[in-house]
Amino acid sequence: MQRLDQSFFKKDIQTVARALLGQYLCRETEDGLVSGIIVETEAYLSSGDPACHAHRGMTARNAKMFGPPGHAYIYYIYGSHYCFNVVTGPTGTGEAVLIRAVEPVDGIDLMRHRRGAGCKLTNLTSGPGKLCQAFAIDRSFDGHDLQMPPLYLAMNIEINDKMAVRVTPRIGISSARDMPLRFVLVGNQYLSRRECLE
DNA sequence: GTTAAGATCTGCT
DNA sequence: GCAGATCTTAACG
Repeated sequence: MQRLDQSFFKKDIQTVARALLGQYLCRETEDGLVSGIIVETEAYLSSGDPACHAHRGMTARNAKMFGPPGHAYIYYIYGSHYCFNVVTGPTGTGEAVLIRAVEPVDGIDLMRHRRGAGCKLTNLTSGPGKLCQAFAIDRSFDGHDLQMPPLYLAMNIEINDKMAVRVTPRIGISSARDMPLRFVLVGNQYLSRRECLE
């Protein structure tokens, strides 16, 4: 499988957030391979975006957001969940794309094992905290190069150019609620929430 | 040293 | 649909 290289992530963040839809996220462990198709992303801008962790400058937590593009930025939230971001823009920019949901492809039994046995297919990876649990992603991957196993992004050669994408406001934030920076595959059943209809 | 808020999820009503 | 869990981070004194 062809992995996404660094040039993919150097582009404008909204272009990257849009282009990540339909691509593969892969995770290799001793127990086997887990993979999924990205169906929902959100962009967090380096400037003019008070909801972005980098808005008030670099800190110990968000330092990886200022690192090289194509690397991971992972943080812990609400006492129980990890969130997985892909750093974009040239080194030092301070912006990232949050991966909010994927559609399970490989290793579904393994996902169920991690998320809880009777877990419904549509509930395995339909949210940022859920997909991190299903993919066994934690802070040890903060700053990880996403071209390298055991966690990497790969090109979907069967991707459809006519794939229907919708842009909506972001979810779960209290500032900059009206900025349309969330990208979803229209009608996909693995989104974290049903897309907003007008 | 202390405190308040958070890019969420689950379970209960 | 809504409240509670739970703990790290950052800001403030």
